[in-house]
Amino acid sequence: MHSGQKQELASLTGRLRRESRKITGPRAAILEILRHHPHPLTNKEIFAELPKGGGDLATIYRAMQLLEKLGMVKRFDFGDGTARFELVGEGDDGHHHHLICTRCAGVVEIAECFPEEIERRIARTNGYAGVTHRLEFFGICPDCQQ
Amino acid sequence: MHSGQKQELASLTGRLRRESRKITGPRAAILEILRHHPHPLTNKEIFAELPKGGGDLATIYRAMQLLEKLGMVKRFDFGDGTARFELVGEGDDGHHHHLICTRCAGVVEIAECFPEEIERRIARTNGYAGVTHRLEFFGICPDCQQ
DNA sequence: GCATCAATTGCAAATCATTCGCAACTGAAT
DNA sequence: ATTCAGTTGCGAATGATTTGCAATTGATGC
Ligand SMILES: [Mn+2]
Ligand SMILES: [Mn+2]
Ligand SMILES: [Zn+2]
Ligand SMILES: [Zn+2]
Repeated sequence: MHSGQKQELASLTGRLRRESRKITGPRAAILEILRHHPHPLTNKEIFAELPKGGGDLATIYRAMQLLEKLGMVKRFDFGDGTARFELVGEGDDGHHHHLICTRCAGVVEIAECFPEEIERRIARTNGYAGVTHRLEFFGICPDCQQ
Repeated sequence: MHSGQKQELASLTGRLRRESRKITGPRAAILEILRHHPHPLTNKEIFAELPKGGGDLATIYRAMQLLEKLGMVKRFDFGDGTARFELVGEGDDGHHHHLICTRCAGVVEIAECFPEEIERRIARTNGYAGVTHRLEFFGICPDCQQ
């Protein structure tokens, strides 16, 4: 999550229960992993963190699809052809951005967002409704600058 | 291109020649197609516009890779897992953004950019060098709003 | 606890975009 | 016309993601 404090596992499983979804071993393990990671994770990374025999990669793909549909995780696209997911706080929509090192792939959470008034102007000028944006920053992190 | 006026084919082929690259049938056809399209095209779309027998899909992939390396096209990512390419004017770096309709996939070229001073602050705050951004807007176009 | 059943999983096969190997081909320069 | 590095076509790999399906398992109610 972006906001800082980790979510209670109970709050997470509660959200699943409310949708008459089962709290299965793989799902609990996935949520536990996400809860402990501050930056977006790929499905493969989640898979690697899973205890051996803790689940199949396809199960993770299906779990992330479900969690995204329920608004419990947010999908991010760093432009490398691999989806990444981050836990979203209850009530939050998870919208935020990242600064990614193009050398080491290090990630920094960014609080800034695209200015609302400019986005509103873009929407109005073109007659578009429900406008949002996808935005990520790229650069070289301090360590990689030598 | 974003700036408006179409590029001369001669200017494009000249850039290839300077790099001791051949002006082949497929490449000329691809450049011609890109020259006549104001918005980013997928390789498959370019392929479809090619005269029958005018080239192989793999050739287009290779051509776009080359053109991108030479800075003649800019790659865009609309988040649907398919790369899109747009011709870049000489001397231009092609950096700009789009507003995409999530219903009909219609595209509008956007002149606005993420405010420089905020980006500089983000870079400085985190000690990152050479920071840029990838930004696209999404919404529902006038037609798709019913 | 135990039966019941829809939801879920594991595994393999299928999809899709993109890349690659390689022999045949062709611009461009001589 | 000759020559050869750069290109192409085609099919086979790759890598991420999805899907079919039979076997498994939470959650609910006895
Ligand atoms: Mn984040
Ligand atoms: Mn454009
Ligand atoms: Zn934002
Ligand atoms: Zn910009």
